[in-house]
Amino acid sequence: MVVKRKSTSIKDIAKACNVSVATVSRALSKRGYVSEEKRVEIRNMAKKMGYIFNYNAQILQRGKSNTIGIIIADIENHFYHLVLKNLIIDFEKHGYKVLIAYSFENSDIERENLTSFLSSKVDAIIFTPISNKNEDLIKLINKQNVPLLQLFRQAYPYVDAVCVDDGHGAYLATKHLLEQELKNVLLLTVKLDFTPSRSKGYIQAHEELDLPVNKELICRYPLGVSIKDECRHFIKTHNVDAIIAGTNTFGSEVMEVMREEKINLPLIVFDELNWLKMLNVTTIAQPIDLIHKDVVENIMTKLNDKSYVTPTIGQNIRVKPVLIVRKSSNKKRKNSYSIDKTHN
Amino acid sequence: MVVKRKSTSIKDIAKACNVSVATVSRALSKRGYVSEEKRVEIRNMAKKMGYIFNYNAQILQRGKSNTIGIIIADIENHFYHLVLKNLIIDFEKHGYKVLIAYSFENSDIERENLTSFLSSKVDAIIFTPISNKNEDLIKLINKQNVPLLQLFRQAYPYVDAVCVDDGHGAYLATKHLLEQELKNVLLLTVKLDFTPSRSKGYIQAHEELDLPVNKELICRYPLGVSIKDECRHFIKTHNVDAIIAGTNTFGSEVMEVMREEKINLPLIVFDELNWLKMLNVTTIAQPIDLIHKDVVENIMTKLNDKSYVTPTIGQNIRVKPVLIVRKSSNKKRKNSYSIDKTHN
DNA sequence: GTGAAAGCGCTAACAC
DNA sequence: GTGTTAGCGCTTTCAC
Repeated sequence: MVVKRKSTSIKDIAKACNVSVATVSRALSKRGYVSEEKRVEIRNMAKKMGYIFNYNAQILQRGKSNTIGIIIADIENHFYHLVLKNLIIDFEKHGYKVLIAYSFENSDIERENLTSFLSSKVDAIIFTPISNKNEDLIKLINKQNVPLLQLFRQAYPYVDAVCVDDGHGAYLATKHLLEQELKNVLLLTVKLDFTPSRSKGYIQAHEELDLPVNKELICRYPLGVSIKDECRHFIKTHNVDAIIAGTNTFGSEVMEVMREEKINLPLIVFDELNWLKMLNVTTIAQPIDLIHKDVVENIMTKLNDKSYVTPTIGQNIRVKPVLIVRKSSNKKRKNSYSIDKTHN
Repeated sequence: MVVKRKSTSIKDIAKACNVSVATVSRALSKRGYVSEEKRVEIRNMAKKMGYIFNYNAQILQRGKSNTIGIIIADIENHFYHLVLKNLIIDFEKHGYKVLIAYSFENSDIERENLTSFLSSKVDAIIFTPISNKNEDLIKLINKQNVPLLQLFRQAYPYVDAVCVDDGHGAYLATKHLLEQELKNVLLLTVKLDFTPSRSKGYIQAHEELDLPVNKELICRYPLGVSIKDECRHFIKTHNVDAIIAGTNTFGSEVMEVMREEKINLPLIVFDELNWLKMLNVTTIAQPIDLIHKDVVENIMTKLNDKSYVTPTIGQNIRVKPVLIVRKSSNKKRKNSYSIDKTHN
């Protein structure tokens, strides 16, 4: 198992400098008084001996790690990493490290991640819940008063959440299509009991325009599996005028289906991503540069509250998305997701 | 700072069950013998008391963490996360956790990440080097016999590396364009002293076809900054027939430039990503489902070698990319990166 | 200013 | 099978 040379500790440095471990500790950290002379001597010796600070010992002693644990639900979702980037940068500024885990949209893995975070003594946890199956753990986290925040989804109503208002996004998208006289708008949304909001906005738009809602056109699919075949079948058997894809993954699959079947329906996709922009697709843009601010503020407030105790009801902070209209949602155009003809 | 209830330890459980801490430790881990009866009693008590295992104590005691540290150079590069996903899954199978850090293509942050990994007592480190500025740390890591591997780039020649053979990719791309009688092929490549390979393949293809190389057409740009304006200017002032974008970021920027300037040049982009496929762009595909195998094998071999000592020369494992020909590299077609005309 | 010493929670000899 | 005990490397009172 790899011959690992025992690494040098403050004890070794203490011996080499003829001082106590306490002095070395003080010299190396910023805490406590050490004469400038010794501080320099000790620091040089540490460098010379190839000293590596041992976090585990510090965390064990202090009982906290100065770390925020973040669970990303889908490693393939670029959008999550865009937000993650901002979170890392911001928490860094506040003196916190970020520990990242991936749940792969799987509750069991989420459970392991949460347990692992607790075992690592993280100071706070941010996660995108897959289900509400880990309630026992969530309650344990709350009991320990570890600040907890749900991101993008609120599976546990008594835990704070920062969510994009997808209902509003669906409303904007549906309205935009209905106003073009497109009657049969297919909504592809995610099968998550605790986020029915997309369909709400869909319905709201219909109601506002006094149009009947055909509930058959609201399709819920699970995350993490291909919907191409089901989608293909649905379009063929139903009289669909336009499509709203509730996630960019769905969007990408719909586009593939359309290309393969040589059909062209107006399309709006959730999430403003680079490739969608490039394809001239109308999107519902999540405000990437706002989300992290709410998250960081929520967590830092809890962390700085000397007497923080987990509240019994969670607040839901909603960030409003924006509809970015491009050509893909235009009724009159015929779209093709390829590049073999010029448009000049 | 958040009132955190002191969490229960094995000591508390020992007291509650009237046994010693050693017995609790044995009951909770798989190591050592405990009577079935006590094992069950202790486990139930642990659950009842909301016991959370403390990693830091274990790592401190054992001196190793069963963790592989991985540094991702660019959080926005989707390709890295595709590989990361495979790595996480594979290492998990081997019983190792993965600790992730991002260097944001910055050597100083890389240095912090490496130090942090060492402080966390990771068992091995995989990273995509930004520069060779952290040589002192790399040497320290080697001295500690912590298995180390460079991924995608080899900045330190004496450290093992798994790289995609970009030279070969550039060769394939250049050849493909030259064979279509496109003479002035612009190569946009990265400004990294330790990876001159793309230009080598570019030159090789010219030589094989007995064509002169115009070195002006090999442009090196730094990572992490927009090249749009420079690229725009270059195309306007030079007589460019076709473009090879050395990274997908460059590719995306080139496409934007072409769209904005309404010009259409044959294009080949490095990295096989979903949106490039959707845009019908010819790509140099990195073999995503092969890379991680070499990485995991390299690391696991070192980890399992009971008497592993860092070698003094590094081997460079090269994974060959493949050219996936689509419409964007076709001389005759006029391309447009939008969707406002059908192609049926 | 500096040192001695206790202890964070766990593991792993070593006894019995 | 089970208990005792000595640390792992660090921080932090509390003396001096």
